[in-house]
Amino acid sequence: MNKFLKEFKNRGYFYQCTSAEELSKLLNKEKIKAYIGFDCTAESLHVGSLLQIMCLRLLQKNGHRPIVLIGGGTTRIGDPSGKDKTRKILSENEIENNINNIQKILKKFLDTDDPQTKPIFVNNYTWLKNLNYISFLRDIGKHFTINRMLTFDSVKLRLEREQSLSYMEFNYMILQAYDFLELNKKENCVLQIGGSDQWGNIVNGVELIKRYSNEQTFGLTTPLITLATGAKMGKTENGAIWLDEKYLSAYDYWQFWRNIDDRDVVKFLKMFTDIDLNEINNLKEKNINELKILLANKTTAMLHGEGAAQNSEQAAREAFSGNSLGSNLPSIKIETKQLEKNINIIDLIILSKAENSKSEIRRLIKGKAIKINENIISEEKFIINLELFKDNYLKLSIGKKRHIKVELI
RNA sequence: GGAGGGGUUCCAGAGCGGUCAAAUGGGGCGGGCUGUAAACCCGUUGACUUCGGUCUUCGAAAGUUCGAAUCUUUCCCCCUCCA
Repeated sequence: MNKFLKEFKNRGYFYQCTSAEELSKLLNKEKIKAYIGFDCTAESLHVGSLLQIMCLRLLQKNGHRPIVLIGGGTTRIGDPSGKDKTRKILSENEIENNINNIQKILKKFLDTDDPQTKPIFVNNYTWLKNLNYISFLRDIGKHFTINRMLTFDSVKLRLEREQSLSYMEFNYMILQAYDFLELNKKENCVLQIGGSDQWGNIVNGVELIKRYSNEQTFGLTTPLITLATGAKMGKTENGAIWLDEKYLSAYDYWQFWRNIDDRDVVKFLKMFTDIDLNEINNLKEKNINELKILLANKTTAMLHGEGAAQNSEQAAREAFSGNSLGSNLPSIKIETKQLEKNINIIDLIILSKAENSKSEIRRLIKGKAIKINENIISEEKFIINLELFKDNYLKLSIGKKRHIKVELI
């Protein structure tokens, strides 16, 4: 089997392929262009998209050229796959803004220098906006039968549950198929990769190209990743694990990986790092916590840079190993004159923005969760005074995992 | 269009005139154990509080009542069955 496909499988990216053998032959013969679509309903991507990003990197590593399609046009429609309800329609400005941000994030992960493999960014709005309805129906629409479209899960589910599916959304799959056709014509793109929920849409594209221009193209999907606990990857109670520092700091990103369930660690090392697979197999024997740190370092470095990864590791060591006050911990500043107003522990935590409910803070105090400089604070009205600051710093801990450096200025 | 059932706190789901900020389970948070893991055990889970209480919540609005998540009216939404 082709080297790219082999690694694709061994790393756990593989779910389905329209024709793995044929694709393997093609990949052995030539360097191809492959595309993945990203929707731009949000301003940032989260780890739920990370697997697709890793696929792009793997393409590059093997000398193939990825095309990143940003769904500026289709976002204006809304993909009904996996959705019960019609999505909120975004304004033009929001979409523009989202596209720019998403591109910025993707560029962090991809090699943008190598002329052979550097990603091609396209926005499907550039071609979708100019479609002429009549000619589109005649050229493209004739290749789709309603009979078949009704059998796709995305449509079927909505109909079965008697949830309304607008004609607009019903057209989504045709537009996505058309995207593939367009990229095939313009860029000679022959492969679309996507999550397993995109299978139907992808197959539609492959079939459309077959009928329209009698060319063979391929579809490849990745599995839906679930955590050992059964939860979907990427969402936590505190919100999504964003890839944009604006929404989630490098430290918190590092912590996310550091706290991965034991059972998922090796799997994620394969999926989300570039570490050689043989090496990972040798690593398996290593201490699980070392592996988690390795995972956190590699993933954080890939997104936020080597320095950020090391800082995060350092901050974590300091935060979790007792009383030393790490220079890399998340921090807040407080003015000396604020202290003169007899700020108590509750006020301090509110100021730190770590919690925004005083009742919740009271509960935490009752539960022995609040510490200053490693000493449990059990009194709600505990006043923050100057003596608590060592060299103008104080360490505030909320539970075992959240540590904040409070700096006096 | 006809007949029923329903909308409850993050989710599921009890409650059906006062003892209801609302059972129970899940999830979350905190504590214990440990390894910043899992499993398990314990506590907690609307907001504010001078810790006495106060305020806001049970689809929306109006009403009955000393008192409503619970009763009445209108409206909105969802589900099941029949056409």
